[in-house]
Amino acid sequence: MLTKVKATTLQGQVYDQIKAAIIGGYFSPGEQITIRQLAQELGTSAMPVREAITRLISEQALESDGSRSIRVPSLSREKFEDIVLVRSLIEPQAMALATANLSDAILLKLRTCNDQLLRAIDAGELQVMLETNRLFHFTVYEAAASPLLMQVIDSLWLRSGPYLHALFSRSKALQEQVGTERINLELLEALSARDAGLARSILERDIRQSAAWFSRHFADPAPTSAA
Amino acid sequence: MLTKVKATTLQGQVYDQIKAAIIGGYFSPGEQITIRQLAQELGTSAMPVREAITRLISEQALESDGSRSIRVPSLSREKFEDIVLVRSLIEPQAMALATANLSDAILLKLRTCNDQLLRAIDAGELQVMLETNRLFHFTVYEAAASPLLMQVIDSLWLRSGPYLHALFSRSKALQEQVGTERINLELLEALSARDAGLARSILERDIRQSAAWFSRHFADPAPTSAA
DNA sequence: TCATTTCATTTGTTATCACAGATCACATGC
DNA sequence: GCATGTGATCTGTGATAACAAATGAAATGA
Repeated sequence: MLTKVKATTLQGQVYDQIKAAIIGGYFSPGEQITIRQLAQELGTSAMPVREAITRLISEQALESDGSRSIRVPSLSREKFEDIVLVRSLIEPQAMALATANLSDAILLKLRTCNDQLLRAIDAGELQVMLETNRLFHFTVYEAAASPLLMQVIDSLWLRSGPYLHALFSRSKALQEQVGTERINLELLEALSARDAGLARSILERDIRQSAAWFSRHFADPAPTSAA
Repeated sequence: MLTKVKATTLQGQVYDQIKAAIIGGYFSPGEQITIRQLAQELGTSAMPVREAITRLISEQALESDGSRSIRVPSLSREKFEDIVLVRSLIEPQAMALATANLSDAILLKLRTCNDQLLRAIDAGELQVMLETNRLFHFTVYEAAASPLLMQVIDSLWLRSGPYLHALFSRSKALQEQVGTERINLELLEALSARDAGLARSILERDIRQSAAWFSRHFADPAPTSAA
């Protein structure tokens, strides 16, 4: 049997690249970007870059003050705490919703995922760690069987991406982080027992604790522009 | 003092128009739209229409199956119930969050708003009714003081817009609707008393009841394409 | 010396054209 | 008569050029 060909557009590739760059922290927060320059670096014309940027702006992954300038959003404690607030309102509910639909296959996947996470933490591999942690959470959320809820949560993670990356790469003390390992293990147990209420409260505590830890380490960066 | 000049781009105008048309139900669900045709109708070139459509697709107000076709999303009971589910998870929390910040000025505005709503219902003016009801809710949510939460809820209302419009214009019996008047009055009382828990549960009941009423009146429309 | 004006450059916006994949009707062959 | 191949046409995608607003630096005036 033949494998399907990937019929992807330039715009899509540009979009993915810029998005990954933003989340990965390859742009400085507040940095101004221009269509033509990006187009040149990517080896395309302005057109695909333009469309990709339009999408990213509508997802708040980039911002435009309307007057001829496009910037990577600057980091601020307020914005971060707003994201954390909304995450703490929504994600625990998604988790509670998911518990009813957890198959053994999914639980197995979660355990595998958590093992990988532990290894990544031990190895100090930031990128792998973030990705694996994301996979863990989204595997659960997917079981909530609500496409819309997934999209909402996805947009929340997109916006918090730059913060996580900035914070982690700033303070290198990854090992002494809030103890994601233990918390995810607790979550795993609650999920295995299909205890919706317990899973909900554990995650709520998780998000709040992480947020508090982050806030302590959050030396307000130079507010490049409007906070 | 002089009034501000509206320095808006073509793209922005096109975006607003198409968005309003979608919410207002001026397009048939599932209807295919083309860039060139829209551009001609709006009297511009294809360029601004392209960008506007890109934004609308990323907001899920339009959908593209990737293969050279752009459509107005078709209505389906599943998608509607998903929206209702997420709304019932998020909005009551926003309301509870807002109660702490309700000033007397805001409460007054809410009362005024509700009076308008009652008049619109009596007069059977669908458009005014929907807009006033939206204003009522968003006035409360604004008091939650979370820009991000506002955006999330805004996108939820954007997606449910076509459903509301389709349902209301289908069954003309506006008077016998779920009794928004009474429920908003109850909400108003709970909010006046700054009772977060009560407001939360009232709104939760409100959304669920409305959804149930809608679902009863929801004769599954011809699934124009993928549901 | 500092503020203001002026002007060249940058940069987003729009229009237009060329291209390629998709769609549909029509014709052709079994 | 039905299925398959063929071609015209439609439509999104990408490139390029012209335009206008904004920015910043140099020049000018007090």
